Amino acid sequence: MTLSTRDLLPIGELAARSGIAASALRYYEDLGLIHAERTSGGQRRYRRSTLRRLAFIRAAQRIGLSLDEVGESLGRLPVDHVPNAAEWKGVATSWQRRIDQQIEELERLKAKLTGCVGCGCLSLTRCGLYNLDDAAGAAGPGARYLLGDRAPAPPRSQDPPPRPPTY
Amino acid sequence: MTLSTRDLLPIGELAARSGIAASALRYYEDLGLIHAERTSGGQRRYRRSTLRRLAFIRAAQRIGLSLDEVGESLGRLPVDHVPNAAEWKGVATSWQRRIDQQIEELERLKAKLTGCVGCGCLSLTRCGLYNLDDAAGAAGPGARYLLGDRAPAPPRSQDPPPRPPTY
DNA sequence: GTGCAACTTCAAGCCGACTTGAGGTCAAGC
DNA sequence: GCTTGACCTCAAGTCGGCTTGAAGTTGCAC
Repeated sequence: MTLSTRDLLPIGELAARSGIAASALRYYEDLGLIHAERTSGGQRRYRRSTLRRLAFIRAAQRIGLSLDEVGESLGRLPVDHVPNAAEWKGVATSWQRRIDQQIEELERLKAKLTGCVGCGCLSLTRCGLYNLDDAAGAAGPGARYLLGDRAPAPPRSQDPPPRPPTY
Repeated sequence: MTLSTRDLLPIGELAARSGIAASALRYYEDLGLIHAERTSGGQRRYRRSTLRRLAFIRAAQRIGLSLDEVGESLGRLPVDHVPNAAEWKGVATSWQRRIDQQIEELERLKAKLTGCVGCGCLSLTRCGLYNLDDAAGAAGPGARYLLGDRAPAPPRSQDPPPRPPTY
């Protein structure tokens, strides 16, 4: 494929058109996410298709992929032609799964929170908010034994009788 | 209020019971999120109620609050007594709003993605994925002008006629 | 009263995703 | 051919949320 000069964008123009800082574009290149031709003087010249690639990257980031993972996703798409339905579907459905998981986690949180609005107690033993350690615990550190008095190998016997707790 | 010795936990025990590393607990103290009494020798001793506070912190982080914001939320709760329904409700509903926004954003993404599975094109001019710059654009950098050929102050006239794009 | 684990502080390091700055080169318009 | 803005590389800095390490102290069991 021949490339007329108007198909090659200098970094500043790509930055303006994509809304992504030139420094970030160079960084993406270091990571191997995008690629640029070079002029004889060493300046970057980007194909227009890079804009599409950048859009893909931004979309992936929005879903919560790290740039590492974005690289993987990009690797699943063909290099030499626009992805066909089948190729694209693989990536898209894995993204969808990810989104669904995130939504699920948020719905769980929301449900517990709703329960708590009613109780107003923040009781360690009753409040669902302290029981967020669902097996399929999504991302994040995860509150593991936050039911204090029921921690593994509890040093002291029993939950003390409910007394007015303080903050 | 008198505190018997069994109500005061050393940092290691609080760490074990909360599942939060001792170093993180010290860090939270630096940020003013939690507080500890001190022994005559200077070691930290935590009230049991700190466990509840930590649970609150973890829950808030899961919703996506920064520790700064967690501090604000904590500031809206009473220091001297367990929050009553009204006090708790303020915090909880602001958290719920936040969750709802996140879910909405994800639903939008998902919808666009679903459209794309069908089209398999990743066309710059047609694909919804490149149009994620909804006004109420949630968190994240936000793909601003990713419709490359329609960037503000477009240097060159028109969208070129659709040619097979490459990756 | 002693031994040792658990604690203390303070400074520095780490991760991801970039940005900033210094010092120098390129390329396009006049 | 010269000017000037856009570009180059490389190193270091930033931010949030911690962790790690060094060097020293405390407190509980025996």
